[in-house]
Amino acid sequence: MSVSLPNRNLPLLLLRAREGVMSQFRWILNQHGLTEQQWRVMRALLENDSMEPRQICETCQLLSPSLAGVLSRMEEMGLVKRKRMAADQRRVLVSITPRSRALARKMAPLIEAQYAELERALGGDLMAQTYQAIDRLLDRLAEVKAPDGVPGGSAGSA
Amino acid sequence: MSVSLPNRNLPLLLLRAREGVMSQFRWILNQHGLTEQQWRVMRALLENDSMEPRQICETCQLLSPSLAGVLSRMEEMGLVKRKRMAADQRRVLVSITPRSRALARKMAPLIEAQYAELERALGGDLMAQTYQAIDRLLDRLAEVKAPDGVPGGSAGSA
DNA sequence: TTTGTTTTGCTAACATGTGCGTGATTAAAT
DNA sequence: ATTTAATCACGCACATGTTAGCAAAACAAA
Repeated sequence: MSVSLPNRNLPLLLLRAREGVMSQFRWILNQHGLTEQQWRVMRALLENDSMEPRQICETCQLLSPSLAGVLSRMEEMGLVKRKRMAADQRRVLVSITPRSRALARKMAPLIEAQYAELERALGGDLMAQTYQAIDRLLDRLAEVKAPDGVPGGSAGSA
Repeated sequence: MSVSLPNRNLPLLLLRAREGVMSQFRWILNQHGLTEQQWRVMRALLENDSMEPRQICETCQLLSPSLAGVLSRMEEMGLVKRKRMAADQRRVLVSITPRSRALARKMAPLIEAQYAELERALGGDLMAQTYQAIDRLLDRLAEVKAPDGVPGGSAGSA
């Protein structure tokens, strides 16, 4: 009557890996009053000054309904601004605020120090091997979902 | 005024990897009326017939308050049973039901087939490399959190 | 222009994640 | 024996994940 499931639970293993790594950083975010998702959005907006919600969803691995709440709260905190685009009234442009930049400048050294600590604990080899494995994995999965030469690239619709 | 964050966002990369893999399996779970968390608990209980909540939390990467709700709903569905332990009235023993086993038997072939499909898409090399990187990562992180000679073991349980 | 379709961001409903705290129970200290 | 601390599962409040669905805006075809 036993059920045969010989394969290891890969999603669970990846979840554990992420949680293990994330737990090294979470205290920094909490200390500055940010959630993981808010930090993800902030970090994305630090690269591209302003983005559309759809872009943020793909980049930050958030679903549209989740992002709506995240952005509302971040707007209340003065971390982002939202304004409708003139050309297309449906679309919205989310932009980062000076307040976000100031907060990020305070956090950046802590984040970088924690990455250094992580690399010290794991070793450079394992660090590189991990990044490489993930990159290849994501590449392959993107190819599977977009078999042809679709210019969409690696758009992983969550 | 730009903020310097040269390191790549490792937790986010791991999250994308997990989502990419999980999306290959989610439809199977949903088709059988299960959530990801319920399936994780079920799969854990398929290995160990009965477990305590704390064990399940660690194994399935769930927080205690989340598990409380998950178990309540699973108990209503007749997928698990909960009973207080006689020796220690604080503790609870969660056990799997025949109904769960029957459901798992129906799902197992689909899950296994999907793993085969995944390996076909990624290739055996990348599959092995990924498992190895995750295993080493988890080992290292476990050592960091338990500096002593705690027999933490090496493998991620199924 | 009108009709029908697609796109976009959003809300609603429910399940889970997260931090904080509580009641019940047990173990340890005095 | 009484007090004190530690443990356990769970409740609460809020934020997010997930699915389904919606209204407005833009677009396409008739």
